[in-house]
Amino acid sequence: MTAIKETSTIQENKQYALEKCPVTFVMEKMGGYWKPIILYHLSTGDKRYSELKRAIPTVTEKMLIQHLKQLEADGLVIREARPVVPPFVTYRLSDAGKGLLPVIQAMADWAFKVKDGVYNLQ
Amino acid sequence: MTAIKETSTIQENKQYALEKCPVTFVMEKMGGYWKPIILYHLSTGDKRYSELKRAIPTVTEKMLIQHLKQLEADGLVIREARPVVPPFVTYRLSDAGKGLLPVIQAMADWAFKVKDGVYNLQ
DNA sequence: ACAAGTACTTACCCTAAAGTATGTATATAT
DNA sequence: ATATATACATACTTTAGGGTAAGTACTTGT
Repeated sequence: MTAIKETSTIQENKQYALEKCPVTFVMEKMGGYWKPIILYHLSTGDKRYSELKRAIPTVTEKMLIQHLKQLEADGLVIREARPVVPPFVTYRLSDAGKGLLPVIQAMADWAFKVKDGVYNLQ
Repeated sequence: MTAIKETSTIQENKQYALEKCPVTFVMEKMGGYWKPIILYHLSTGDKRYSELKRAIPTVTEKMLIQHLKQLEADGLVIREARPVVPPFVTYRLSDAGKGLLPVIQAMADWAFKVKDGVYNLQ
């Protein structure tokens, strides 16, 4: 998407993380500001591009497709385009993407516990 | 830690996310490149600062304490300093931090499934 | 004729996060 | 006297990610 300077330390670190830390491996797939939100919205079923756009009103179109493309490239979502005009494109979770739902769920559980005062974060 | 420009759009978005999306709320606590790795290492028990440093050889000291301070400020880890010299400082997960372990675990499970070929990401 | 809706693309800018390098204080070991 | 270990701090630079704004192509509705 954006050109990557192969020599940068952060890229080397990403290599390290991929081999050494499973958690960071996941963060690389679902990290990025909007990705978890997108996955969350796709967890309830297929969505058209425009449906996602309306469901997440504060995301810009650039960010939305950029992340959708990345998620697709990472094999987490499947893009289906019907050859009609105006375009009709739906996105849905792949099996791998569905496999991330327990992660999403565990996150949501924690967040709700925080809101319910089960944990106090100060 | 770093001064924040209150008017920036990303800050408005963070507000939005906090109220609207539990998943993003979590990502703000444990997002950041090294945080999940640190939590992962603390999940097996208390660690001294220097132990963490050795356990995660590619992290710079600046990043390590910066994230430890943030995790502490967010109420996820507890810092304990014994008044001796040379310093003896241990970090451990708080209850809230321990509450994130299912998230970490779900992530690790997914990563291992990917490695075992349960999902194919291409 | 013109606006609106579809799903994007692209050029440019700005900032937050990460990295580099160096410094601090105190005590023990050599 | 010097080095090492502890746990940081801080000034400066780089980079990756996100944001802004505009444009594309094609069709239906008014």
